[in-house]
Amino acid sequence: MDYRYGGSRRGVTAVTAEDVPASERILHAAIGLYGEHGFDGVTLKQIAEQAGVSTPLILHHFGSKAGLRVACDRHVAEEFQRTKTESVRQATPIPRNRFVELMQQNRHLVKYLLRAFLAGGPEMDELFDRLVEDSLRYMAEAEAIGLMYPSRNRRDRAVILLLSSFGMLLLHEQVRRQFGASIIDDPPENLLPYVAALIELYTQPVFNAELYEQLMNQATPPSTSAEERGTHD
Amino acid sequence: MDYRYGGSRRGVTAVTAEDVPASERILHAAIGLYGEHGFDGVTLKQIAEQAGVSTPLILHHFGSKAGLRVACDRHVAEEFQRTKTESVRQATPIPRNRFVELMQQNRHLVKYLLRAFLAGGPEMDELFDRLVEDSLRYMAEAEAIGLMYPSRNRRDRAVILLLSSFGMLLLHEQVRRQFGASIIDDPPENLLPYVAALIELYTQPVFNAELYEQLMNQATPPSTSAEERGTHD
DNA sequence: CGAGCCACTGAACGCCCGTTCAGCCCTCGA
DNA sequence: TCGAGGGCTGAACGGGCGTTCAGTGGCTCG
Repeated sequence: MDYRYGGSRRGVTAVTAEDVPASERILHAAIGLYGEHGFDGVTLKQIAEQAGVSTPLILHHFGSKAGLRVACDRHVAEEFQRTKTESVRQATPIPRNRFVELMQQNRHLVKYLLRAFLAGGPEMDELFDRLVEDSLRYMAEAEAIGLMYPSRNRRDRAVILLLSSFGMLLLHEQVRRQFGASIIDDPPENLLPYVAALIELYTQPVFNAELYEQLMNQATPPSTSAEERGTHD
Repeated sequence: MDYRYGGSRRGVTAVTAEDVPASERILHAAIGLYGEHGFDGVTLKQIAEQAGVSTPLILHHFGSKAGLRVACDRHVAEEFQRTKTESVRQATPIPRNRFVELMQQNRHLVKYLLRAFLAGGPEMDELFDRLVEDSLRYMAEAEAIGLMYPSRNRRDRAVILLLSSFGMLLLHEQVRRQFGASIIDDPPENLLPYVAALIELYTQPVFNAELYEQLMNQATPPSTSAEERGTHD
């Protein structure tokens, strides 16, 4: 449970064992605890303990508990962006395993992000929009090489896929119960059944499109909204 | 939609039409508030106000706040089961629109359920397992009439589909931002773009299966990952 | 008519939360 | 050498929380 790392150089004086500035330690501890127990389940005292400082110091640096929360949002958003651009810079087009690996490596960020998406807020909305744009770009590449099929509406599909992934992550506790391995905490090789089911979902249709449409058309209860679908030209 | 039955003044002669017992009113208020604001965001005082009773009465009936929580879980699980069996008894095989309608009609239950799934707990785990079994039965019917394609592992697919749906519901705030309509609060006709994207996801493959497998097989080495981009073999 | 029970309440209690305050220690510039 | 100032702390405070207590009033029953 200790967030003491010993590598960073800052403040050369050998006064303390950990040379990481307190404000950074606080941020780190807060993000970890918030991600683990939710925003309403963590007190300043716990954060202070985890960071090895006193409670008032948190207020000294961040003004209030709400201020700390905002700082966490910002920090996570920045760190996320940084990690992403770094990985993009060094990676081949879109290695999916690498993505999982990266996600697990930054699981404290991921866990925080999930909570934050649930809670909402301008910082996270903006981040989500950026994620959508990124996805669109990746998916365009995938479509270009024939890995992904075209969609009637690319953006909507990207949003759906993103939301579906995030939702699955949010419910990772149930995933763990059902598949016997955690998406966030287990090594990928334990997740094979889960991944297999996902791949099937994304590579094979689930419903028979014609029959589905047929059933829908034959049983449209709302009186006025029973438009026929001449959408496909 | 307030849960304030009866008059502001209790004790006065029958201001209320229906004479709902206080313990039920408390349960109802608690479920509504928990669903709306989360388990950590609601106080006994708020619940008592909403139910039109005093705070200690809640303790009198449910022992403690935790006891109330358990009672809520149980009540929701039962009500859910009841609604489901009722709808099954009277419905044709599986009208999807009717399902959405039913969900919106019981949105306070749904909102509570989502929170509860996130929080976990034995009651909800059990309920989830039951949902999986139900889904399996429905999907077997759908498969029998050719609406659904067979799966390599039916149970895993059912779990994935359930989790995906719940996850989407959990993130309905983001869905609303992206599609302009709330899954839970908007009438179905406002959700057409969202539903269209969902239908596409479930009726058309997203990835090219062969190419995907091919890419996976060619880039599986876990340690020797510094591959150049010589994609064509 | 009392006794006992049950639903129900106002007041009070103890705890812990976020926050404030006064002051300590260390560094640094004059 | 001294004063200023920032990082940091222990102690204390007000408030809101869940919970407890000591009832009160209306029923039912002997």
